[in-house]
Amino acid sequence: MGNPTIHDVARVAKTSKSTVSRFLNGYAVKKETEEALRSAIQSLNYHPNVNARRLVKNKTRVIGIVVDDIANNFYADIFRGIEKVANLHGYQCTYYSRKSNLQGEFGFMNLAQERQFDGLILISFLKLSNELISRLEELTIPVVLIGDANQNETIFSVDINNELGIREIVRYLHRIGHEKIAYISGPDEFSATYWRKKGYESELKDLGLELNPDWVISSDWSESGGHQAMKELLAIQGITAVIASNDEMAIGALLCASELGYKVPKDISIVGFDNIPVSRWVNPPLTTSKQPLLKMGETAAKGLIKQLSGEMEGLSGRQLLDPNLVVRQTCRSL
Amino acid sequence: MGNPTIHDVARVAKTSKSTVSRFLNGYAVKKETEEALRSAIQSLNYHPNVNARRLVKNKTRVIGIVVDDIANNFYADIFRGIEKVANLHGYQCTYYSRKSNLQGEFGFMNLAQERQFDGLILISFLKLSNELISRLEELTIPVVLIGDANQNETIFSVDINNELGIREIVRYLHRIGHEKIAYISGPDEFSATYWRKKGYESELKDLGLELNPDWVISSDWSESGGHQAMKELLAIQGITAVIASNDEMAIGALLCASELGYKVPKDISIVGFDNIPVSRWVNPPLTTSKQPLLKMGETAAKGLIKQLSGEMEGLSGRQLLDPNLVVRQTCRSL
DNA sequence: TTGAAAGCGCTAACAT
DNA sequence: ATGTTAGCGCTTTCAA
Repeated sequence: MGNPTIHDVARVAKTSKSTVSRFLNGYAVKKETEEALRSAIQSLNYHPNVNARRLVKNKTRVIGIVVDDIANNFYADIFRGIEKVANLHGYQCTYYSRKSNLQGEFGFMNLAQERQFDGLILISFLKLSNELISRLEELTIPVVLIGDANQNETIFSVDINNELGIREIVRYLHRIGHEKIAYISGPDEFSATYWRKKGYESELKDLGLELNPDWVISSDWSESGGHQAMKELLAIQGITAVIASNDEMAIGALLCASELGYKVPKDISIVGFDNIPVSRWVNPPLTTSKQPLLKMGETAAKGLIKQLSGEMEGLSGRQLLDPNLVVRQTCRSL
Repeated sequence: MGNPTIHDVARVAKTSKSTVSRFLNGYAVKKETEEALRSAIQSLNYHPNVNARRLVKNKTRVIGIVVDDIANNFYADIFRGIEKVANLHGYQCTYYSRKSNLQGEFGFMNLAQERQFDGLILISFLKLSNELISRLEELTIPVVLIGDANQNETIFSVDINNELGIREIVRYLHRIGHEKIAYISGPDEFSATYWRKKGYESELKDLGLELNPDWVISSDWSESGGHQAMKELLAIQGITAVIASNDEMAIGALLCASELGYKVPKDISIVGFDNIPVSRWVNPPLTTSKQPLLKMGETAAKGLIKQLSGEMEGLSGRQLLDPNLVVRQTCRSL
């Protein structure tokens, strides 16, 4: 009964707890003791108790990753980026889903205060509330944000340069001859919605193109929302291109256009945003903007680990990563 | 410096550590002490140190969830199901990705042996090796499997009834008049590949339909794989329906048929498997089979928690959950 | 209802 | 290079 401890190992190897501990932590021991230790560990099937170690070191070597909803596939590549960097530095990652947790939206703060991990990466594309931000600042462990930062500049944060991404799309459409460009926007509770729309409006203005309020429709990121929005847009005369602020809505728009007998891109051009896998499978393949998700994860993890290593105590500010236009077949030159 | 401890709380509330501990754990204390305790905790901003607690209780109240690749969206609803049940019973979930971990395929075993969690749910649709299974059996904490179980019956495991799912599809196609039914299979390293194909062959046989080896193509679960397979299938005369063993391949097949000038379902019927979100967006919407992923997660978590509570020490065996046919528009009655 | 004391498994001075 | 000792913050007898 009971798992073997460092004490058992010491007894079997005829040495002391401290020596076992040192050996386990990579300090040099005499060759003979090393051998005795190895065989003792093996024969006892000893594994260190991580909770005891964490208690005395007051460190966990764990990075907590908090997301709105673990079931949201969008994070996939961000996770990959974080894990890669974290593992490289000997950190473990553990994931918490805010939505599915009974403790509610702020439940994860307890985990941090209970010292379940050494540092925290909060991923949220929903606008962060002032309350959340200020509670985050009160935390004694380092925090890094991916997504919205609610204008905060003291916490290090990483996001897509949404404005630039949409601007690039508008410029592209303009370059191939489009002048009447409509826009399907996302829900207000996402910060990206604001910046993407700003990109659309600013670039239109910079290019001297018409900005018609009727050409902008608010929707909900969903395929069916995009479908509905497109129906309204197609009822308006003169529009030659539609930018949807994410791929799902763009696909809905594409489907809607086809159903209504429009040929894409002959009759109307469509551009999405995100470059989700499906965007390549629709017919015709969707022109969109690719987000550097892996790099977002890496950048965030690097920033956190720097703070964890005490290298840059005051690492802060906001870092925006540039998306890239992916030209496929839903736009035509006029 | 240093976080407040139970000792600080005791000092401020003018009582002893034991009383603080009891209060924290829900035991009754005198009304006055309770008030003193509350205000002490508040003013000190005290939070229990979870690592100390775990050390002494030798319990973590954490369920470890190990997946092949956290970036795989397919798990989403399984996660939801697990979290729901786990949270209900006061358990936290933490996720480990085998693929992205430097410690390799078996790295997660250490986490269990280091007592990072009380129980383990391993999700893998890849065939489990004998070595893995036997190492799992040696573990001293309860384990539950989702997906493959490599014929093991002593560990409790949950999976989709793949054979039944495909049988249902074959029966449906037969009922609406199809007799020459082709099949696009998945990669051999997945256990589902075996059972789904078995379902196809068995049902064909039971129905007295032709089973032509040329009508069965092995592919790789991907959209492009399905595309390629469909091309080969369309070169064969007489086939009126194609079952793809997952939705991505079915979508590839659908796209291929369209590109080659075939109308679906007029010229050929197609059925997928999984009911991924995209299956509703393709044109025409894909007929497929829906998997009870949420329930899989719930069932696995319930099984684990039973073992954790010592209710059914020897909970074991394999539980298969039935998929459901979702009829949409890619099949026609002959 | 409460306090004193022992101990969970480990690390880290300190001494040798 | 190794052993002794004193904790890390908490829970849990045992006595009072």
